[in-house]
Amino acid sequence: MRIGELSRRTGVSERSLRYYEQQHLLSSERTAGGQREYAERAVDRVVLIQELFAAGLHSKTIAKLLPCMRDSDGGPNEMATDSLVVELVDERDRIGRLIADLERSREVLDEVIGKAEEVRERPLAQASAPTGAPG
Amino acid sequence: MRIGELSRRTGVSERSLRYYEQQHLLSSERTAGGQREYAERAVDRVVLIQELFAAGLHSKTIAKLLPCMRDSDGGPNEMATDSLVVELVDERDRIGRLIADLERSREVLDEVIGKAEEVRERPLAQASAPTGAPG
DNA sequence: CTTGACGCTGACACTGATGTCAGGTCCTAC
DNA sequence: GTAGGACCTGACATCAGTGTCAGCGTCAAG
Repeated sequence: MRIGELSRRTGVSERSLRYYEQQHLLSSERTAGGQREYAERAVDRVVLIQELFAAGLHSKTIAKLLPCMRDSDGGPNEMATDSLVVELVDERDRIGRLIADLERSREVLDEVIGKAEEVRERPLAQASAPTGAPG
Repeated sequence: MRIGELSRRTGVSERSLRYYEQQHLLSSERTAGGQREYAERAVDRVVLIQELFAAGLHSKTIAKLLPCMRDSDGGPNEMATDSLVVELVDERDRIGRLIADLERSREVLDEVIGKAEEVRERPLAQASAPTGAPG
């Protein structure tokens, strides 16, 4: 498929897909005229790349990580070097802390949302006048 | 306390603390000479701000959110407006999806890390020659 | 009063993925 | 062969929090 279709199927802009290629995260064949031609598996790969970006990994880290995954691009499935493993362990730990942060933040949001929706249910009364705890 | 101590106790740079004040996320008294003087509760607030930043909220959203929290700064505990609630619900959902992403990314990292550490345990053999599945 | 650590403002730089535009090429349908 | 949509490269802009520096003021200890 060409870049437009890959963009449509993944929801990732063409701009970003070209950027991924420039960063060696994604590869493509070229037609005689120089246009990119992607294999089917590019769809899964782009989704994976997006997830890793969302997790806060940088393109350089992703570029080192991808060849070490099974099924990465049909390529020879490299083994992670010692220093890469150290880096990935750091990232994993960071992600773990980040998840904990996110869960706390979600609770904060839930509290504020819940308190507001509670008021929607009884729109008459003590909303803005905290004259003692309700109930 | 003054800004240096707050920075030390929260691990947040003085630069960032001043920025938070500029964005109305954090308030301080001033000494006669113009230096910032923080109350004890500023520590908790800074930690909370950091968590919300880590969750991807922007300072403007945080600025609207904070006054709606209990114990926000001892202030009058405002109620979230409708449009704010809509925004916060969006954020909460985004955070939920982000957590799912992060968990998948963590699994990816675990797979690569695990595969490499497996090899560390038996450093002699088939590491780079995938001549059939082990075991 | 002096000294040295600490704080102040304002300005500029950076990061890194992405948006956007210009000017040109390719490809398919007619 | 031509119209028009899809694609190409390269360049510059953006966002938002943070780093960093300059030049100056504050404050507590001696």
